[in-house]
Amino acid sequence: MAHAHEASDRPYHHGDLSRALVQAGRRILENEGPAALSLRAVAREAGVSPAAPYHHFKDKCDLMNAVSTEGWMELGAAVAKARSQAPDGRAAMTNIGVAYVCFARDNPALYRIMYDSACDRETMGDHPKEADSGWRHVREALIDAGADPADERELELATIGAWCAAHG
Amino acid sequence: MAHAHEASDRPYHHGDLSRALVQAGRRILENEGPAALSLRAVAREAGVSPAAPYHHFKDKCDLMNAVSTEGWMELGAAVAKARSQAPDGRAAMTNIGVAYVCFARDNPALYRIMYDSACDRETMGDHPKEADSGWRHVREALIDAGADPADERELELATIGAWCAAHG
DNA sequence: CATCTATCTGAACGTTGTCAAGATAATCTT
DNA sequence: AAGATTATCTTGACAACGTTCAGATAGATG
Repeated sequence: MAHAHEASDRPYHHGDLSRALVQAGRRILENEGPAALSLRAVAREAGVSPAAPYHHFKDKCDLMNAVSTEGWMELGAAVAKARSQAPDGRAAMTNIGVAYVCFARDNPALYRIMYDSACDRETMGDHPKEADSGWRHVREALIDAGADPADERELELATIGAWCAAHG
Repeated sequence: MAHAHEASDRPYHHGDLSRALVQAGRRILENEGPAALSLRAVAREAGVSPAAPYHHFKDKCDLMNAVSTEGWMELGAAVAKARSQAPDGRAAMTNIGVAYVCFARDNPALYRIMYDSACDRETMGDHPKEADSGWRHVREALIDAGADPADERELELATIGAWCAAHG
């Protein structure tokens, strides 16, 4: 039977939770800030029991990483779009920097989570080889945008400029 | 009575707690990592009840800020020392960068706390005007080291270099 | 001395992350 | 088709956390 999982229906089996949980996480992040982002709050917001997420994520950290990853995807998309809207390489680079800082400005809570999970992933040795680290992800996007390895200086300048603007 | 610790005067009831708490915090930070740094753990390590810290610090956040501040002091001292050991301005700047990255490498847990409390202080509006933000603190040290405002590029390059090296 | 005030303890409340057992639904097997 | 299997969700519990509050204790002050 084509199970109609409307919002009004609350069947025992939620359509696909992992997605809903990440969305709930982002909703909480936007409305109540990073401090309110707890496993239980996410489950509450998604309308499931506090133990439900454990069938889709190993840890609280795992959930946060999922939220974080979505953030990096969107940042990557924004960066790619910014790059595509500039003619030459130089202009693309500054455009990318602007896109980066705009993203961090518009989604401060998300950005904080992104940064935190990247930090935790390297401070602890738990997920050793995931290795996207987000930062490098965007960095590669920058390089892909037309920055030579020789352009490292400008590249880092753009990145740090964005970071400084976002963090004070 | 049990813990006759270091040769220190005990001007008050059970000694000088606020100091002991910060030291305990750093001990935990070094031995068990940032995740283990809880208010209760600090109190436990200092040999007092879980409620004792509240007579010296308003919050958990307040305690963390104290630990963090000590970290910034030491970073500042390391930076100052590195500066004093270099002859001209250019050499001082690179020296400072090295000192910075060394500090972050040698005390990763402390550095994490330092960064976190700086972040929280600006993300939330709670302590709005403390405004040292740590980052700028060191930045001013860099500027004080001999960097003109015109040298901003090099300055930021050094800082971001240190940051990148510390964070991946 | 009595008193006051700062400091510490003990117990409690609400919340969090996490796990073990049982209920329920979708899927696979025959 | 029905029965067995697997994936999903709930209930209930546990320890640990941050925080508060009513008392205990000791140094300072009159």
